[in-house]
Amino acid sequence: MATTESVPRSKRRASSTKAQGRRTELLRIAAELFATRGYTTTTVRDIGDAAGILSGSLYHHFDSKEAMLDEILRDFLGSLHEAFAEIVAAGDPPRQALDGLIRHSFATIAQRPHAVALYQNESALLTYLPDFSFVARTSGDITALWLGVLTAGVESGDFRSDLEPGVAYRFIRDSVWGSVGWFKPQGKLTHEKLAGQYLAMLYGGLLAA
Amino acid sequence: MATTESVPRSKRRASSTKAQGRRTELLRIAAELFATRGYTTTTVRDIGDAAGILSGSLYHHFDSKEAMLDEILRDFLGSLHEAFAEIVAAGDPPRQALDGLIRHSFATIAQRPHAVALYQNESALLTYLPDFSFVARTSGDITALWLGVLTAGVESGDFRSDLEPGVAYRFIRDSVWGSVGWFKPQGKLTHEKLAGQYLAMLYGGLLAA
Amino acid sequence: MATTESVPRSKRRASSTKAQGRRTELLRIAAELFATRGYTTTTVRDIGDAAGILSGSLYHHFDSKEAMLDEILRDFLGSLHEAFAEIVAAGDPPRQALDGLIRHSFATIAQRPHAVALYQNESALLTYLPDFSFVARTSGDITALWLGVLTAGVESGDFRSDLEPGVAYRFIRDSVWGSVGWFKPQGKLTHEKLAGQYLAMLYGGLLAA
Amino acid sequence: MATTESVPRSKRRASSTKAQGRRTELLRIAAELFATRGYTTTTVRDIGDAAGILSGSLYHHFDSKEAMLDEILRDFLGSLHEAFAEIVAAGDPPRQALDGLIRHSFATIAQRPHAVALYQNESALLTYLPDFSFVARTSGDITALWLGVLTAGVESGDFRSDLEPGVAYRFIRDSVWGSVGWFKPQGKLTHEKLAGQYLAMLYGGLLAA
DNA sequence: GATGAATGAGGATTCATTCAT
DNA sequence: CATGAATGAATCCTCATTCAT
Repeated sequence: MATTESVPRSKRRASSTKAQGRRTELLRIAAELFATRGYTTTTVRDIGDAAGILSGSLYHHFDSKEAMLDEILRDFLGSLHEAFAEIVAAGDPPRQALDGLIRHSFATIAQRPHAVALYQNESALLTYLPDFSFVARTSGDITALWLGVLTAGVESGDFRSDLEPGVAYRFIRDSVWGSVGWFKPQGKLTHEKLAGQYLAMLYGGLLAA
Repeated sequence: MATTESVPRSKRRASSTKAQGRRTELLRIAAELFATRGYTTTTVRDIGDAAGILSGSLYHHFDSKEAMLDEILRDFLGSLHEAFAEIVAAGDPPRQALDGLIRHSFATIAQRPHAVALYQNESALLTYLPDFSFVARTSGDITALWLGVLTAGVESGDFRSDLEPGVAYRFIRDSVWGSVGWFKPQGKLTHEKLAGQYLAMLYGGLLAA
Repeated sequence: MATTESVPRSKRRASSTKAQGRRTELLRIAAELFATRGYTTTTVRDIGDAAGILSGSLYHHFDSKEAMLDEILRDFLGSLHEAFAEIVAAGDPPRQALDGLIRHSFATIAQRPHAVALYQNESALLTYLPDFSFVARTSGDITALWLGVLTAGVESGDFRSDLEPGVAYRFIRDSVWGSVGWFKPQGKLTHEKLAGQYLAMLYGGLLAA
Repeated sequence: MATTESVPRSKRRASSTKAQGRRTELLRIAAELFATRGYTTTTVRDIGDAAGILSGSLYHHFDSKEAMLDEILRDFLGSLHEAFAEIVAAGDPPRQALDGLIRHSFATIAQRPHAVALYQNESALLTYLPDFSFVARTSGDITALWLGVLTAGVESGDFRSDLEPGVAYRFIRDSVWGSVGWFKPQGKLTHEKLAGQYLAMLYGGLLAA
């Protein structure tokens, strides 16, 4: 079940902060394009154009277009899993833990919207690419963390006992992460406020008391 | 706001029911492939292979690959909008109307999963294709129907007054339609039961009473 | 030691003499270019230009440039091995059998110079391509046939007893097949006459009696 | 007919023996790669990798990849021609002279196998590169030397009178130089012994007395 | 002398689409 | 209706080469 296997960083140069900055910048550009236009639809030329270099020059930094996607997703899922694991490891009571997971999800949506959207939109593609099995694996690890909290909450009596944790997890997950498709952090609705509204709906339901 | 403008159905022969059946069959195959592998990733040859004909022969039935996507989405969104409009037009009280909208959504997911998944996955692409502006338009029409019900429910005192209808709508929509990504109707969990569970969570929330 | 394993003829249509003719013609053109300019140096566009079609259209007939090389070599080596095997199977005395092998070699050089040259020139490349292991295999089979004749000739007393068959085989092979680099069948020196001269030198040596 | 025209050695610094040693080492590496993988297939990056530097750094030593090939071949063919000319200039009787030419050929194969293989394998390419006309020229000079010996030997009665010198030359050349493709000097078969075996076959023929 | 980022030309391949048969 | 050969544009990628540091 281990998720953090080591990356075959064939091209990654050891140090040079400048070079690392360039790589990061290129990945940022690629992630934005992948998220908005779709991975397949985005051409390496699009990425090169957006970065101000020729498409062929991208291959000085990355082995392939797919390698860029790999690195983006691996980084994103890795840090997401890590953060969730820390929240769960804190050992807070279930409801507080779920609070933390959800609030962190909204913070992630606000801070890394492109990676989130990319991860959501390209699931069909990712299933077909054998090199991306780590995505399904880390997703499974994350699911396990959430399920643990939900199950504990049902057992502790915090959450309704008629709740099927698997269905509840998907219910929460889809509603929360789905907001990446429409939530724009620039408005007066901050991600903290949005998290608050969602928690209210999730915990209390839609009906008037 | 009208959505049902007429399609330039250059190729659609009014005649021969057999031909119509062939078209429908081809669209069914295409929709499945589009939904499973993604529209861009699916080649016209994939469709031909799955249908047992050569890719070029598809052009006897459709003008282009895009025309197939157009027809699939137009048909799907059209009937979805129509069904929602009928439910709302019945004039039931807000909660009962919302019940109907949600139950019909789950029924649609069960009956036409490929079209639903296609519609959800290709939103990034659809935004970039000018010929698919009808998608955004019909989506808007549907949103308006749901918002009407939600607003009426808040005003009638059925739904919590601290609910921002726009946020609530997206919350419901994303959680409900997101289930297309994991719900498999063949199991013992029927779509009616699933709808029941979701309605319970949506209305009553996750917390124990 | 079997050499005639079946080809994965994924693209090869069953029949249609016309289509087969087109394929053969394209392979003939490709073989000539590969032999004269080298496989790597020859571009698929060169082949397309020589055939009067666009380079992309070649992929209607063949999976890849490499698949063309594969088919050319497989066909060439297959029929060469077959012919050699028949000659040996006739059961003639060693010297007569060697005569037959050498004469057939010169006939092959005259009739299929491009395939012969290709086979000789691209040995370095072929060693590095794992898909072309059949080349080494069939070459080994052919070597075994020749060695059998040479060994039998030494044992029968026809050939010099101080002959190391392995060295003698390579001596004959390199001298005979090397002629593909300079022999032009159009002159008055026919391949039959050339074979005669080579047999005289091989059997009798260069020195005056 | 002169072959030893001076090279435009734009980059060759007269100075520093160390630098010369580095150049020689790089050319040795390049020759090995060119011979093993083929000139076109070998990338400038391959050479850099094998030398432990970046590909771009090679351009401090050589003007281009082609310049490396040029220098390797020019050096090889120049010294080969020179050695052959000395042997012929000694004025020994024809058979002794031919002995010397052949023995020196095997010594060259043993000592500089990569240059020999390179020269043999890339003949197709070399014909197409105008900058490499010196190769054909020096080859012609060498051919002339050998033909002189063979003709003299026929006239002196040492060699068979029914021998066509042009055909005999190619026969000897192809058999002798062809051995570079399989002869490995590390075994117990030294190049001197191999030369002995070949001379026996060439002079006496394959048949038992 | 070497690095590393970039160029620019070209190469194999894919794929939606057309059309004569 | 379907075939199969072909188009033409676009795509990912490679590689010799340059140059500022």
